[in-house]
Amino acid sequence: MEQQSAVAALAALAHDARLGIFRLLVVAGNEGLGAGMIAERMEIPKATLSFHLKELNHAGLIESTRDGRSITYSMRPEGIRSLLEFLTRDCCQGRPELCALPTTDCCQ
Amino acid sequence: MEQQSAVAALAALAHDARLGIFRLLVVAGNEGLGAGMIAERMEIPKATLSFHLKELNHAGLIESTRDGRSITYSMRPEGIRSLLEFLTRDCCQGRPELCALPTTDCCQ
DNA sequence: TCCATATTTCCAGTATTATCGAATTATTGC
DNA sequence: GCAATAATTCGATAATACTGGAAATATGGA
Repeated sequence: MEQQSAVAALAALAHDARLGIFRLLVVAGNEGLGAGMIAERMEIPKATLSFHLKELNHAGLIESTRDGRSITYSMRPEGIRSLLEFLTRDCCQGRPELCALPTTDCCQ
Repeated sequence: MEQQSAVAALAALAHDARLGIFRLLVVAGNEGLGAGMIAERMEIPKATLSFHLKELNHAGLIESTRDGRSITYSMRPEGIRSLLEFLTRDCCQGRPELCALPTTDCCQ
């Protein structure tokens, strides 16, 4: 991942509502969630939600599929993974000890 | 790390100049770098640099120590580590497979 | 003390981002 | 085609962030 894409992804997550939406979609998993349901759970107006969803989408962190009348959003694993890779790689340059992240603990 | 702190850290890194500064400090390691040297390497005016350094500092990603006439900045390992932990933990909720980050590859 | 150096703070101008009601587009069922 | 439902785009306003020259602050040495 290039620095430019990393900045875009970081900016997309650097907002309370958007980070909340993203976390909601992580929990939702492959099923994803309809835009209406997200608006309801997050308690934000639909126009505002659309704005934030577009940001996350442009940054490659989520994706959407039309599902009849509604549109289902779900996280895009590759998006967050490449951001984490970028940050971790950066972190390692010259200071390998910083890479000792509890990724394994986290997954057991 | 709370969501609020995560948003602050993400926002701090979500800027081309600041991400560049942070990466510079990661490479610089424990020695750190003087503000003047950072300004020179990044080719940005000192007033602008101060602004960005303050942002990174407030987010807990870097720290400073006065060193005679100059001020030395260095990365704050705990800052980036706790951000990565937050993101990784989030990522694991319901989807453990996403945690398979190349942290070990990265460090060998 | 006075000067030179290093950096920050002030401040005003500019630019970008966020908010959300109203209008618009897309889809389904009758 | 028409009405109902779901979501997006438009557009105007508000809020926040960025930029950098000029002034202020801190330090060390003569």
